Amino acid sequence: MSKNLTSRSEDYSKWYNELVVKADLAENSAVRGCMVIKPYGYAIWEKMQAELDRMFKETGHENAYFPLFVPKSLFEAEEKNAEGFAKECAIVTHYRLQNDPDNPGKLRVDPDAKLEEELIVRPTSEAIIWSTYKGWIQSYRDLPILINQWANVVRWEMRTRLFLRTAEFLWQEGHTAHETKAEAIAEAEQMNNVYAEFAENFMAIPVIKGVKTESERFAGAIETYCIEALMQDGKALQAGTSHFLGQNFAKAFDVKFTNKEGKQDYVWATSWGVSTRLMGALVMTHSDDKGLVLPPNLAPIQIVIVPIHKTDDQLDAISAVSNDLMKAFKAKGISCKFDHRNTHRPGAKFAQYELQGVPLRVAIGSRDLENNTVELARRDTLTKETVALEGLVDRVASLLSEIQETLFKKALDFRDSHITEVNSFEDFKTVLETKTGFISAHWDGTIETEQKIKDLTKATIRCIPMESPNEAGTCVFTGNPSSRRVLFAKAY
RNA sequence: CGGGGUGUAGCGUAGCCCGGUUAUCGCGCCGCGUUUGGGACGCGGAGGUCGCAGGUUCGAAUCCUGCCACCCCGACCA
Repeated sequence: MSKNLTSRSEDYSKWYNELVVKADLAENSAVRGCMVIKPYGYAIWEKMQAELDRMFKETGHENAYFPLFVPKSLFEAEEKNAEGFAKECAIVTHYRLQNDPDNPGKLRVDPDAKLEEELIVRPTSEAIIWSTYKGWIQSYRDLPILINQWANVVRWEMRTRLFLRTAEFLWQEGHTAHETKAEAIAEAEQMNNVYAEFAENFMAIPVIKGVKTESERFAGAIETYCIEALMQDGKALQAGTSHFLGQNFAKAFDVKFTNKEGKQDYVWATSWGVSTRLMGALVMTHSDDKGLVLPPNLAPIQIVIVPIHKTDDQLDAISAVSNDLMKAFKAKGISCKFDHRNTHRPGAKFAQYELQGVPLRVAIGSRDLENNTVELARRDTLTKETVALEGLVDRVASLLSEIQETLFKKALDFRDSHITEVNSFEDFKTVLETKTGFISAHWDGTIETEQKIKDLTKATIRCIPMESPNEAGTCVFTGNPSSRRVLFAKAY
């Protein structure tokens, strides 16, 4: 079990285990770097899916599904895209097994079942989707096409890392086709904004919107927009991307349409995606040494009620109060759980829900029954107080919003205090090593300089921020003129 | 794929250098009882191809060879 999701705790394996386990299916397992997402972890992913889906539909998109397998000839059609992913593809070459004559009880690949053409397990779906779009588009009246797909993809990475870079991961990928360049660019920017809004408002993760430099751009894209987040260990994480693909894929897959002037033109494309990597971002942004800290918007259980009792009669009395509370919570749309297991003591339950990041906890004992109170504990601040039963539901509702805001504010303060402007390469290196985080510096705009800085410091340009003002300066490395600052950081 | 490290019960581990009873300990698990306002306690119990395959030996968790997996650092990446 990996223990390196954040560097703030010595051993996260226990609460990792609440969400996910790394696949360890058999000896000689070829399933490397994959994960089994357990129900509690998956419930968080479902919350994320539901909110993203809502936002996609609100911006006019529809869901569809395309094949897992991409014939090699389609895959290689867009050269840059194919080249970019070629080194990390899983390939299906055969379609049948048979009994192994040399090894009774074992199976082998049937050598007669070789496919005419190899199938690539999708590392991304541009190829299969654009070959499909070709048949859907003839006229400007067929445009735009605004489609999203929820799917799994496979990228055979040399080195995997739980959540952040697994060999198979779940994601959504949007693929749109437009009549004009301006419309496609607007779409790519819009979706990057949707991601930023989702990350900040829903996940309470502050992000910086920007565009990638040429060397960090998606294979086959003209422009790659991104949202960049900062983890608690001072490393940056790309949390989502949106690409303006120009006419590259339309040309590669010969997707032409007749425009309003009656002339043939290639359509303009975008693609955009976020993945289960966001769950890694969630963990590395908000967690502490007691486990997960979930923003209320994402928590499968927003409040848990733990009874404290000696006798069955006491439990019955507490249950009566709790059941009323549960009804009232549900009526307000607050997800709750009454944990009346008698197999675990209260202390063990407290620890468990802290591990799971449940935002609020209510403890009710006989003392409370007498006084009409409960003990209310916050996960984010780890504080607790005794409060009146009356008005509890409203109080909980407002506390949940408060926690959502507090978590964002805390992460934002951390992020903002870890963006450092530097004007010399000496300072650049010092800040990178001692303070960590983002470094805002001038860059001369060349790939060579970016590469040299990376070689010397391991820091890369995370993005050219959308909102950074023009500012005359000189490149922190070469001294050549520069017109704006960019953000450097060590990244996952 | 290069450099380093590690594989012993569900998890974490001792033992390995220097081969020798029935493989150590903790957590967890099961049973009974007492408990229950922050991870309960007592007694009893179950659970092991010592990563895999060969080899050396009277005897291998321990020594040798090969392989596999995982972790860390590189290259690659959402």
